[in-house]
Amino acid sequence: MSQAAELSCVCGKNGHCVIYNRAICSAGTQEDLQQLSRISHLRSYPRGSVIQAQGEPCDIVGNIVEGVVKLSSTSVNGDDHIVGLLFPSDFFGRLFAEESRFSYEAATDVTLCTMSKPHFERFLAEHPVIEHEMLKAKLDELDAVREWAAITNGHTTMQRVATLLYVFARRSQNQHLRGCPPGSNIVQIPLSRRDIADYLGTTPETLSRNIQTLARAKVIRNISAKQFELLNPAELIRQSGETRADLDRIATI
Amino acid sequence: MSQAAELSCVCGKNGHCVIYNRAICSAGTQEDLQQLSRISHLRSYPRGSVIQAQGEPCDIVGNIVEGVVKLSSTSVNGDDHIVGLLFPSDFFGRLFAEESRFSYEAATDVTLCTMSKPHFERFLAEHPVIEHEMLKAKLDELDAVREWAAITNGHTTMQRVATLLYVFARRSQNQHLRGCPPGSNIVQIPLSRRDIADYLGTTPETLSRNIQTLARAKVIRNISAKQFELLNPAELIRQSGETRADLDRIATI
DNA sequence: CGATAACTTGATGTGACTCAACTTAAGTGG
DNA sequence: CCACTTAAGTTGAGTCACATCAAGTTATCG
Repeated sequence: MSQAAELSCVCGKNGHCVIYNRAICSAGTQEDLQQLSRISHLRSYPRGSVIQAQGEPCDIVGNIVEGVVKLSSTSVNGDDHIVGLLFPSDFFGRLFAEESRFSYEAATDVTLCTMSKPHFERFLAEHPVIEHEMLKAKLDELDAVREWAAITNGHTTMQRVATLLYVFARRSQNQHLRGCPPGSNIVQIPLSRRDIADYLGTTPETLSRNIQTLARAKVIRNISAKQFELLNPAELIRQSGETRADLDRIATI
Repeated sequence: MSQAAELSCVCGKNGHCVIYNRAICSAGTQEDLQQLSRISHLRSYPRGSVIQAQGEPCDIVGNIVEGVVKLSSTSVNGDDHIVGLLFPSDFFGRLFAEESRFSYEAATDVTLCTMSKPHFERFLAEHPVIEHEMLKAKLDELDAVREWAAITNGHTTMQRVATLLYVFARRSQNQHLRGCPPGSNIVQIPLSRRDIADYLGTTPETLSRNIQTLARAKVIRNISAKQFELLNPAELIRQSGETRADLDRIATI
């Protein structure tokens, strides 16, 4: 929060905004977007910083431009669980509520397109078409969260690890992430072991064991701690316990 | 589906509709509601019937009037996980999508206020105020699903069982469910052990053991398989691993 | 290059799943 | 209305995946 650099946002149909074609903004007219760009600002947060603390009044909302934001819930006993990960073009923040039930934290260095919540709420009230897009996006998100809940609940740790690896691989193939030539089977997982473990509902130790087991079985290859090569995608799918179709659907949500 | 009886819906500000003050309809004007009542029908489904199958085209949406509907995902290996429970006044159905990712099944005998999905979608497009209420409701639902995901993931089975019992008790206290004098600590859980287990992400056997352990410790008393008395709510809260405030918040979502 | 954090590997205990038998409740038809 | 059948729930014994605690190894950063 303290370290946040502030620039004026470059959104708009002129194509400057890097996430324009994927974010909800895309439903608006040229004029709507100009209005949006007046109330939005680009902000950078270093890895580990808290964008919005759990239970605190929430004043800002917006879209992720670059990096990964984790949405987590910390319980009384201190251990926290990651209930969602937000990627570029995803919307963050809790609209129409006094405070956020979850904390938003920068899992990597992130750049956000931020807006004041009251401003954006007023904008939505005046632009039902965009509010409609927001509703559709939230319905998709609801499906995705439930789907992920079903996965983390009924499956073994190895199945969850395999699912995560495959889904991240598919996503980076689709989105041509930096440093990943399309077609290659290189996966970037820009999260710490602890974050991945919290997301999968396990511990760093168990996670590490599973990753190493996959590596020993030549299913994946550890390039670095956060970078893997998929040597045997078919086996990874088998290990996930899901059908290929299901995995691909999850990857596109 | 086959057994569904059909009546005309009694919604409207005349107060006939039993869930009127809690369902999204309440945001509409008298005229809006008359329009809604023209496109809606009361329908009854016997326990166990499938209202909407997973992956099938979804044509109907609406509100639960009476009973409990389970929202579940069945995986390839056959075991299914309940990702949500819907109670009276809750909205069911998947708007703005060709097919539903989950199945809607009657966990008890249910009565639904149903509408054709295309009709209701058209209605929403013409009534931004109601669509706005729908968005707010879905944002709350999203928080609730994530909250529940955090609970089922980081906690022991006993903690989940205690949480469920306490939350259901609070809900029935709030809603004056049939047969529950307000102030009494009687809980109705209108679900089979299997359904509860699927919802909590465990097995009927483990669930049963935990219930019996709580009964032996005089924390609860088994009146029947689906009816309990809370003898020691404070201990139940302790067993849940949550704070009282958190539990109460969950109960009101 | 030293200090600190992140990750991996090992040993051990246990919560919960599985398989199986038993008990109770709920239907069903004579 | 009661024997009969079938489903639902409970209890028991055995096993295993995973968490925990602890030590070692590899990154990361000032």
